[in-house]
Amino acid sequence: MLDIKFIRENKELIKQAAKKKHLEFDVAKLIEVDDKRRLLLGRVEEKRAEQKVANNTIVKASSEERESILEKMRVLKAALEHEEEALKKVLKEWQALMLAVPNVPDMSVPDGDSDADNKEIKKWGDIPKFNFEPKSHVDIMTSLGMADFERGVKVAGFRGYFLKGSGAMLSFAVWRYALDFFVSRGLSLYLAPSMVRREPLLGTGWLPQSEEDLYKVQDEKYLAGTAEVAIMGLYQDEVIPKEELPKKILAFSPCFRREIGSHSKDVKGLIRVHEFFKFEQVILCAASHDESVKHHEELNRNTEEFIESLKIPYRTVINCGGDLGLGQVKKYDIELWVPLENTYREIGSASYFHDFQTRRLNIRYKDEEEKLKYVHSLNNTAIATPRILVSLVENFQQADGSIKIPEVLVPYMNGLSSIKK
RNA sequence: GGAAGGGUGUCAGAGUGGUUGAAUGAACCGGUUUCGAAAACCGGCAGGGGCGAAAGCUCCUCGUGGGUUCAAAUCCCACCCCUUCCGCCA
Repeated sequence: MLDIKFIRENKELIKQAAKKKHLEFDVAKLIEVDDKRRLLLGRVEEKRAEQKVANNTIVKASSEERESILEKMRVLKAALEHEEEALKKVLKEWQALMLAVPNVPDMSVPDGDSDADNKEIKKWGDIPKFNFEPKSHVDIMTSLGMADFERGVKVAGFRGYFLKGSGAMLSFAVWRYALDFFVSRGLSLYLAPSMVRREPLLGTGWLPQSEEDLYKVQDEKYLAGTAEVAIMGLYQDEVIPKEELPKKILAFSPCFRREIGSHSKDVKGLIRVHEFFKFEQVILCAASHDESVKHHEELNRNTEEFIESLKIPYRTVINCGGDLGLGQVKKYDIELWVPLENTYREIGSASYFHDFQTRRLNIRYKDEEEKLKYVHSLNNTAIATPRILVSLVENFQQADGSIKIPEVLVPYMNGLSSIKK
């Protein structure tokens, strides 16, 4: 959400933002509705003020005066109710439009339509050359008894999977290593709820836009697709003491995504599943663009260095306008090399939002001048499992069918340095 | 799932239909006093919106949403949340 005043003063900017993000948004319509809203608000307020004055005289009035005032008030009330009804209707339309206003992308965001237009800004590591026929992670993990996809589908349906034996173990090793790695960088550890109410989803911008990609449970609750949602909800409606900023959080949670728009994509294996686990980094910082940029780079670097420590080849791209969400100002994707697909696949996204999310969630702090301001929010994947296993397994496969475990993970695998039959 | 109680400002806590956006404490900020501090005393202290160049005027907000009424923190209904007890459960 953006400030309506800002929108009114920067109509052209918003128009350009929508265009760059390839979103439909009618700024003129919003202004028109806002004009109506202001007009009606004025009228309603006028009548309410009148009513208040009368209320105060009624108390002191004699009984015959009182009767005549009451009569007038009844008329006023009818008129007021009429105006209020109209205002309520306009307000509803206004709110829906306000939720659809796109945030303004940063200057450095390239133009483009989809992820195909994302711009590579960094490449790290050597792509492995195999002197044998490399196998897919599905084949490797199945043959090494690390996963069971057939029974996964039998039990959980489409995109279902079991991790088992050394596959499950590897997953725990990655989690435990990630925990140590990111906590040592000053993030506070949280284990966050996945089942959340509507509010934090609206606040983070997942709703109303992505309703169909969320699983809904009873009682108006949803299964979140990321711990970002719960962590952003942590401080909803709170004023954070400024000395506590920036807040840096590492949160673990199960994640659920319906992947409704990707039915035919990545149907095999661990790339795209409905149910996975993720460590997410979240930062809340003071309301300054420079602060946001600084922490955005930092968050991104954290994950890059984590991947580097695992020695998996990756590249970082800056997402183009068309690949940005409604609220995102700028986003980097880190993509890991997947040998069998002969390409890089996304493992995480680092985004910043300015006050887009915190305005919706009402998360504020008092600045140096004791003025209340909305904090800025950012997030980045720390590590998502089981997707990371795809690159881990395919890149480090050996001629004999075994997998070499990255050095940093060995201690977390009880000293096991390779997975064999 | 059943029963009871409760949700008021940063916090504690009054307030059961009429100048109550809200008594009183505490905290916090400023001042007086002091060599300095404590104590005491004096003053300030909710957020958001609209109009306005500003001063200011005005509206909304006592968990949320509806309703009754000329008038709601106060009455009615629904929902959310908290506490205690019972049941169930890991």
